[in-house]
Amino acid sequence: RLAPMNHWVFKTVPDDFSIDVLARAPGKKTRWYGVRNYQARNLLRDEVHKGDLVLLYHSSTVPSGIVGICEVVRAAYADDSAFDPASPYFDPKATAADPRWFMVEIRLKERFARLLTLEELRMVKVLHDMELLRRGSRLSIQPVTLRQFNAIVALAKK
DNA sequence: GCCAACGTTGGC
DNA sequence: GCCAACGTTGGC
Repeated sequence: RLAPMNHWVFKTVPDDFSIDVLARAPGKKTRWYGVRNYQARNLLRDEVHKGDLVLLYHSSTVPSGIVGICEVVRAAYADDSAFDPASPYFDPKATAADPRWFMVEIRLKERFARLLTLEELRMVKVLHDMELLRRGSRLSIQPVTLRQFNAIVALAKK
């Protein structure tokens, strides 16, 4: 692929899915499914490419923060949890012909030695306009610039 | 548990 | 297509 690599934040509530689950998975690889917001869906389906790098964020924890880096190993394909009536992500309007929701596969690349809290991220000037730090930010798939990504990786090493 | 900020739903 | 009501998210 000739297009430059994209960078992302993926948010997850660790009670539902956490970096620990990813770390224990075969090949440290899992499907990233259950996105049920159209804006996030569109990013996942159209903009998240194989080879992109992802900052994994744990939300609804005290404190919340970024816990590591993943790599996208498979681009978007039908999220079949939408077809399963027993799944909390079931959507009766999703069909094989028109899946409506999509998932990708990610692999854990690096688990940070420590969690980077929102408070700490807010103190970094380069990160001031990050979507994650915006008041009322809820989008579960967020684009990140290379500058922001690099600043966060550098912060994790400190 | 509170509550602000969203997103979605559905009557009209 | 408007918009009020409702449901969900998520930091605190």
